[in-house]
Amino acid sequence: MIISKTTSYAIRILQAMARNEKEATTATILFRQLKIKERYLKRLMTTLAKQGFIKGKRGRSGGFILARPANQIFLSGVIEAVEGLESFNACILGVTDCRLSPVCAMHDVWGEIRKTMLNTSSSTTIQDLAKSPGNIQTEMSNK
Amino acid sequence: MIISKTTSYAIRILQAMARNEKEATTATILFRQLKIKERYLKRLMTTLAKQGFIKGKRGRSGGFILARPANQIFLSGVIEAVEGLESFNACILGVTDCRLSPVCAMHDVWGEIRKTMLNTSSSTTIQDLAKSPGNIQTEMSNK
DNA sequence: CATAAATAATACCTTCAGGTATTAATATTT
DNA sequence: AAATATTAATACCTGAAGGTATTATTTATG
Ligand code: FES
Ligand code: FES
Repeated sequence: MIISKTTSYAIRILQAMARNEKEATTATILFRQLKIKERYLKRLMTTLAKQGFIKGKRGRSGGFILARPANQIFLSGVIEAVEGLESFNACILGVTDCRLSPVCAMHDVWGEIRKTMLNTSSSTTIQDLAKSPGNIQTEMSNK
Repeated sequence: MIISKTTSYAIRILQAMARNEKEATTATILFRQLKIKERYLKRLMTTLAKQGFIKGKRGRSGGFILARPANQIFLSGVIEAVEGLESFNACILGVTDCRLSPVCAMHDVWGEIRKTMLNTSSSTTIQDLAKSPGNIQTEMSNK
């Protein structure tokens, strides 16, 4: 995958929460919707809370709610918080920052791809995803 | 990284070999040129031999030579042999084959990116890379 | 207050890509 | 034939991402 499995989970979680913004939800409810391993999902929720994307409230009738409006959460922000943006700067042949040393035949086309990914992820918000139809419940592989 | 470190190594090895096609080379010489951990490089050479990209000859004055002309080795082939092409079919949100279920706001732009990567890698040969200037000797990170 | 239902924190386990070590097989040179 | 230089095969080690288990903390409600 281009982004890590965990980042993908994070985005899917936020997307689901954005679908009924304002309404708090629980990890268990999200688990039922998203089919992400429950324990791992819970741990990831904590991470997202620490990173300031959501707010957790403990205790009976507790749950999670978006900390910011969904249209202010950009994909690039989520990716950066969970795994960093390094992938987007790496050359397809492994040059750490190929802008400084364009040494492969993929460089031009690759530069375009990279630019597109960066532009898209920093202009697409969680709300955009939430508005798009369909629910992602598929099991995923790591490839 | 988009492709795995190992795949990237493989492409770099083949590129180096293509620069003096017809001339056999040894793992040690390639190690000096590419700065890939020697033992790992040797093991990878064996893999590439098994996959039919290069031919190894044992014994004193042995070495490796390309099994096919460099202009007949496509990047897509190398990627497929070393790590598979799954990444190119995966949705950015982890849907295994998003052509069947386009469920995210990235779908359109992501489809374009994927198409470009696939087209480019299956029309670019090792010879194309070999002709491009510069040598890749950078240490790489995995991100 | 006691209980239940939720998040929070922490430590541990598992898997796999990447990397290392060792030994075997093969071919050339002397 | 012995020594040497190479690839081939195999098994093992390591670190990080993904996943699991356990316990602590907080809050609402009977
Ligand atoms: S040097 Fe390879 S993509 Fe830039
Ligand atoms: S469904 Fe996400 S890119 Fe196709």
